[in-house]
Amino acid sequence: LTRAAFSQALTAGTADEAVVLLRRHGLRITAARRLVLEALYAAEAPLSAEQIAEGVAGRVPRSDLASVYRNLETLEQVGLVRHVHLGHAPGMYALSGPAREYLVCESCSGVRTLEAGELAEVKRLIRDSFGWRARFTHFPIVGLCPDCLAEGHDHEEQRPAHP
Amino acid sequence: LTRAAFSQALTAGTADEAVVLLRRHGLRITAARRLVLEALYAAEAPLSAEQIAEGVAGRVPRSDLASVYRNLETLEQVGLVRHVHLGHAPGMYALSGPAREYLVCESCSGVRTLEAGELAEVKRLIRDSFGWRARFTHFPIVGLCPDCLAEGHDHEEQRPAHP
DNA sequence: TTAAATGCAAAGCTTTTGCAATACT
DNA sequence: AGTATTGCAAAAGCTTTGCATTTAA
Repeated sequence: LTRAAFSQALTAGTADEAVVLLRRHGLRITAARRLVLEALYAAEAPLSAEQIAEGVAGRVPRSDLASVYRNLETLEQVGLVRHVHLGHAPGMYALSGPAREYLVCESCSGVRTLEAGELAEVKRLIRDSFGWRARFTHFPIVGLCPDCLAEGHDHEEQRPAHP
Repeated sequence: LTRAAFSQALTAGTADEAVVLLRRHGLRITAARRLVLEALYAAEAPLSAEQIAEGVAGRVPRSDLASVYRNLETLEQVGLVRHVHLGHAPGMYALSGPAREYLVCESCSGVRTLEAGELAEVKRLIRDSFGWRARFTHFPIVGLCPDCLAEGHDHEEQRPAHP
């Protein structure tokens, strides 16, 4: 499991503001770095490293995948980027901003994004019941979405079975 | 995300009972299959495919990893086996039995296993709040365990930050 | 006998690493 | 100038697949 240090979440409204932040950390502003940032600023949803490398919608010049991964790691250490694992898909990266949490459907793979606070009650209940502080920013809540539930994509969880 | 069909959970007290079940499904009883079953029956906690292939504690003759994966898939289709993804670790396999759910600590990687029903309230709250039926059998709840919380392995989630 | 399952090797997919060349500061 | 960063290539880690051979039924 991830042992990476958790860094402070940072918000930079524009890629230019992000540049200031990077310099403050003694990091250089390179073309590859800019590409990653621009892809993330342009994105509406979290992107995979490969999507970033290819450039959003093929607009921007594509860049090296290894460098993208290295830059994502750097940006995450600085606190500008976060990634989430939505099921078996590759890791998805987004600007930190306000911490979002996720519900993922294991039948249709649909994702519901929740804003900070929407899971407060659920997390409080988990905290009170088990003493754990859950967070669903890095690994989501997995289950069945309302649509798939309605379509009867039911599973065994409800009725313990015997052979 | 997993699109595999969900199969009924089955319980077979012994490897011999499992054999009956397999035959009922028209499956053959082979040496490789037996090894997988015996490893799982002997295990106290979920095992990775590699651990199964190597034989628990090196006791049993080791077998081919590809066959182990194929057999695990087969056994899962029959409903005798389940697997769970505990963070970034390889998938972990166990006999179905009563559905267990998991809490995983992202600081110390510790796992707390919950018996069926212990998360009922949490799941009901999620159901009522969002309409989703969560289950934490295949993907766990990830967060910080009480120990790591006490040691102050805190992270940003609690204090929204500004640059 | 014959179809299912195995073992081995090879490939797939995501991510990481080594290293000489490049380019930011 | 000096070093952080890049690009490329190669490898690592987990899992799947192809195929000729074995084996359970």
